[in-house]
Amino acid sequence: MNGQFQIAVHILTLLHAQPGELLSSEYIAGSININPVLVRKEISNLRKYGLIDSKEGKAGGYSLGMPAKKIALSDVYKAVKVQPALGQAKNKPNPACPIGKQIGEHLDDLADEVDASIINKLKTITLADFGEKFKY
Amino acid sequence: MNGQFQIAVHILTLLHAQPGELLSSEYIAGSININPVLVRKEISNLRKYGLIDSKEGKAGGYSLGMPAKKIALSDVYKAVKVQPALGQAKNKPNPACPIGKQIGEHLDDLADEVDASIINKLKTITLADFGEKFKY
DNA sequence: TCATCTGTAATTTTTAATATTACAGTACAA
DNA sequence: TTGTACTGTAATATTAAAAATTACAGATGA
Repeated sequence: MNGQFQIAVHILTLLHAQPGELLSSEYIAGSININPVLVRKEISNLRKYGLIDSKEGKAGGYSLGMPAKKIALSDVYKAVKVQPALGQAKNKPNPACPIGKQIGEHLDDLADEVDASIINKLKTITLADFGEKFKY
Repeated sequence: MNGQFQIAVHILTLLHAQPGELLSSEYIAGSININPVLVRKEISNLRKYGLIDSKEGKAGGYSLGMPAKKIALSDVYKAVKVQPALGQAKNKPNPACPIGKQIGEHLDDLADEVDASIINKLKTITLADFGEKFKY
């Protein structure tokens, strides 16, 4: 699997911790310890959902797109999500087998139910809540 | 991510659908459409949890290790789980950054909470329930 | 008009997942 | 007691996905 969700939360947490400032992709990448291009790519996605604002040019950078209290972690999950949490097998079950023929559909339903319960859980936690866990 | 959970459920569903019979890894692999060695490997894991019985030798094969009503999908999830559902980033956040230093712990806590809610959800569904969705 | 940033495409490298090969060990049955 | 058909498992190769890197155009402020 991949660490997109963690990276997204890390970015948002940094922006939340330094309100008013514009942080650069290089600074953010330094804290996460990944490549700056990956940061810009992930932000480019989060921006579509209004979670982050960006400013181009010299002295440009990133800031939160809305108050941290308004950002539920479920919003981040939905913005980032490419695959169901249960994973996704890449095989194509044998359609000549009565089980194989039907199981794809049932597994998908199950994956949807599980994702819904994750979203319900994450709905109860805002970025502000998450940020409060940090001590300085 | 990977398809271990789906594969495990597929195997168990097949065994459940043909009670009394011993199914071979090759037959199972044919339905899932993956390599038989992968089936044997996955079963070798599920067997540790008592979910599957195996018999070696000629006319050997696999069967359920306990009644389908006793197998909750959360048991399968726990048996298969190697990574938290939210994924796992491979970066090591910068310990020189106050956020980077603490975020690993907080993200892990979050991942644990999410996994707990998945397990709660899957606890309510048995293999027997899942098997009932199929029509013949 | 230079320096410093974002935005994004293209490519390479690394890592994880899956498939394959190989073979020892077990059990049944002729 | 020997051949056949399985499981169990290790070792290796292949494929696919994730992440890093390179490169550069466009924006903006000094």
